[in-house]
Amino acid sequence: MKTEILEIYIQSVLPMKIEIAEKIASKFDRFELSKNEFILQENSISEDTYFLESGFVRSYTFDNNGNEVTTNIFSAPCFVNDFLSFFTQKPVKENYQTLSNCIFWKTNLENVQYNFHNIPEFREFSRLLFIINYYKLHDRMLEMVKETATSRYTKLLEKHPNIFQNASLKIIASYLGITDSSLSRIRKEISKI
Amino acid sequence: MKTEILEIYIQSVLPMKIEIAEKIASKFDRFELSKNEFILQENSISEDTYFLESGFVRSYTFDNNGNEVTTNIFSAPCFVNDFLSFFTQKPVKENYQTLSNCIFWKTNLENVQYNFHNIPEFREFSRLLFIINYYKLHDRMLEMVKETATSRYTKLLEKHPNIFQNASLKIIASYLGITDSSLSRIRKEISKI
DNA sequence: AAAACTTCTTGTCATTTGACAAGAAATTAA
DNA sequence: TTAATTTCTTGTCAAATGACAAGAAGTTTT
Repeated sequence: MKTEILEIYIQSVLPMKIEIAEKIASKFDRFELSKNEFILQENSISEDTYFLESGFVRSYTFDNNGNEVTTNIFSAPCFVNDFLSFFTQKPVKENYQTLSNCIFWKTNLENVQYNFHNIPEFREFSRLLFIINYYKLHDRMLEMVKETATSRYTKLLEKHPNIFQNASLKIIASYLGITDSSLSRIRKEISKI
Repeated sequence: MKTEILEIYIQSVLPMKIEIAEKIASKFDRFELSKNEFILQENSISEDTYFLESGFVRSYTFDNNGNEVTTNIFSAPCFVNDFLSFFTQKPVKENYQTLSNCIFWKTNLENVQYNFHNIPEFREFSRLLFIINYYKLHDRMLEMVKETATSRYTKLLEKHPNIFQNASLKIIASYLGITDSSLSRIRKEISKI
């Protein structure tokens, strides 16, 4: 199975010699999951780091009333990681579940550590990947503070329309920080225009 | 001027040989700012990375109505960084302002790059620092989604009571994602109990 | 096809929060 | 000390959102 898409993704984060991207990608193993399966569950420890080649994944936890709260929605191609658990080997606090059939590539901490300390390009790549993820989260947090629920919804619709084919409105509502009935009303309002 | 506090902080993130922590710290230069000065302003480029030895700093931007929104409050000892700008040399999107007199230590990208590629402990340290910051942000975002404004307020009061001596309620309100009048009402409610 | 289940929408009402304005309290400047 | 400025509180009213329940629409199972 070819690691081509992974290599292209690596190059899109940090351009480097093809041979190096190939070397990094060569340590990854391919696997598939069908819809509604888990890659990581609460309280387990993340043994691997995952690249999502195709499909959709979400992470979720529970609020104080036991309702699911979707914390992130991943749309391929991207890395799906629980950084804290993977690098510190502490338990995962969320559940990572596929929203569709998915193709993944995984590699373990040993491989990552070897590359991190032996391939300068990989170090730079990892750092950039962190930064990208950090700023996605930062933007999302800012959106929660600055924007109305309506504007958060329309922005998601613009940026990731394909998510709506794979996640229920309940999941999307909890990702936006509102209830499903509020989202339903917002959609009704918008459709009037 | 002694880098002792910086060394202790580095060791608290990742324990390492004293000589290595000293070597890392030796590349930092001390400076002071008084209250209400800026370390980074919108649209500038972050030339340095900063360690806050004592004092309080906040970062802020503006919402669609031109109101200040406090995005983060930093309480020494900690690093104060705009990762995106510092590592990619793109413009800063927020303002970083002191809330009190502060003692900082700074070092530039060249030094960081040298250490990152030549001191394995520094690489591990940087990665952990990223992870810590990522999860602080993650927790804050989750709080915005899961908790009520009242509970966000009481949690901040418990965790960082000293922030209240250095930031106005307007600043704290915008950090909590509410208006200052709402915060005032929440405080009134709580004081009744 | 019928039954069971899930998802989505809608109604009602309560609660939270915001917008705006006025005044009190505290801080800073003259 | 007085004046000016900023910060904080409070009142009023409107808007956004949640909680809960019922029903419609769509899917899956039998």
